[in-house]
Amino acid sequence: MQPSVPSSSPSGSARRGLLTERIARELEHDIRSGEIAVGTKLPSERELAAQFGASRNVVREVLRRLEAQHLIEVAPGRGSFVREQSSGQARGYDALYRAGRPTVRQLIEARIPLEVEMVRLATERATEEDIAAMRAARDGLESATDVVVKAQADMEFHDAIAVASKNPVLRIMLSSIGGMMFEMMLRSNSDPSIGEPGVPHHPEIFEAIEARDVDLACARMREHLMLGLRTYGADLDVQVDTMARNHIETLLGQTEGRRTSAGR
Amino acid sequence: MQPSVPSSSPSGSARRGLLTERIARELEHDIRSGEIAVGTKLPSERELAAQFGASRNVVREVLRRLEAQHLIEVAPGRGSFVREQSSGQARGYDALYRAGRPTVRQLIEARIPLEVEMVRLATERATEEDIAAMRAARDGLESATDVVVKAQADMEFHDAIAVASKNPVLRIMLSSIGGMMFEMMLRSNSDPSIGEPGVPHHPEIFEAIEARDVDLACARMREHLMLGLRTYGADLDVQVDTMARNHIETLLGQTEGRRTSAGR
DNA sequence: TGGTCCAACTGGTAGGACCAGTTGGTCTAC
DNA sequence: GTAGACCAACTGGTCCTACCAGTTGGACCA
Repeated sequence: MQPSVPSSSPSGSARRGLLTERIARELEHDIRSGEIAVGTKLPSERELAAQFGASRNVVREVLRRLEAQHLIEVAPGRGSFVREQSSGQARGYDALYRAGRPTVRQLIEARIPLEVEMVRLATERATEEDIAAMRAARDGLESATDVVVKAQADMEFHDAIAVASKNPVLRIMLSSIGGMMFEMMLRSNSDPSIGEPGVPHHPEIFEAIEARDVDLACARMREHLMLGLRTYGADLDVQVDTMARNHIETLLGQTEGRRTSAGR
Repeated sequence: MQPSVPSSSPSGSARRGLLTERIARELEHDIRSGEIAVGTKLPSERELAAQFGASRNVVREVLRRLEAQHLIEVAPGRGSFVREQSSGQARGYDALYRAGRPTVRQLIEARIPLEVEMVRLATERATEEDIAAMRAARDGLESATDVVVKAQADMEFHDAIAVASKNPVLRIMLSSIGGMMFEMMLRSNSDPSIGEPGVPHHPEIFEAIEARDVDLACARMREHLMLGLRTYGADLDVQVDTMARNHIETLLGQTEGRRTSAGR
């Protein structure tokens, strides 16, 4: 028999590397949420280690991970810096993004044809594995409490559908707007009005896909996406990045606190 | 003043972390190329360290990086395993592109919902300027003789529609597959069978947009794109890049252009 | 045969040490 | 006074040793 990938026990990746995982998530959260501004120099490895009560080894591994995620940039002899990435790690489209400065309404408008088509194909073509991936992402969103984690799970669900569509081109297109989607989801997932009754969300969409009901899946995806048109209100015609920045400030305002500036 | 991100000298990230970088690249290559099969258990950290003549620290940082790239999975007490890539959601465009290797058929399949939506919006929203840009691109294609120039004009026409749609998100998505589209157009525009009678091309699409006939414009765009499904024949299920390479070689005549591939 | 148990192995974490760049301030020479 | 040399402090890169907690498989006993 062939060696099999560890079945990644349910608790597996959660329990694993407790310390490293925790610190990585914390830093990742602070960076993604904008709490640590772009361009800021992080404390030195030794300092971070002391701050988190961990060894320098652990901190270095965390930094390596963040670096692989393009969240930071590490310069020997100088330090680590938060990297620009909010909406673009892809190449050429940065300029486009900045030039266009899409609004929430435009993002929704563009996602509809793309994601409806994706879900159509996915409903026809999804394998058991694809279904499992979607289920996992759905559960991940349900059980998450942190906004960033929620947004990640949200992204994963939509990406899982892209994978299931068996069309890499669709997935590339989806990923090209991933940054914007993420920013939008940061807000969506902290908005109570998304609980609006009768609106189909991941579970309902997933259900339709699993039942292989193409029309239902498409309809639910469309409704799911259109919900934003009703709930975003005044933010609908605000640039996505602007809205994200404002929203993050609001979130931080509620939990305010530390914000340690490393003055020395 | 705000601290600025280090200007990341060209050689910067190349010179940095020589050892870690080297080992990471080597392992990454071996995994991506399939030299190390999926599911395989990597040697233990201590073993890898000895093998590469590096310390365990370095190896661990490399593994952390590969893990962040979803290339491997690390299980405490058991070891590290090469992870299935297709179903894993890798972030980043190249990973997507390389993993997916879209075919011509998939490219067409994905362009249809995107471009039909674009043309729908463009027909409703295009300004006089937008119309002028489209007209220019149409004329450019008509008058061009060189294949490359033709392909460029072709791209311009579709991009002009994207601009006219007044939705920068759609344009970003279009641009994210621009490379593939260009490769495909290199061939389309040197194929005599595109002259097939009754098939709407740029002039007909442009005409419908100018006449503000939404349904007609959508229908013509759809037909225009679907033409490829009939004319590409055997190439339909060939990877776009592969097809482009083959086709370009044909174009260049068989004598020349032995592309030097750096074997190591 | 079936279960227990232990030894070997694996990754996770700690903490120390040294090197080679980078940086900013001091001190010297002009 | 200023330009330049120079040095000390700091930063990341690498190595090493040690110990812990799971995992695994085989030896051993009931």
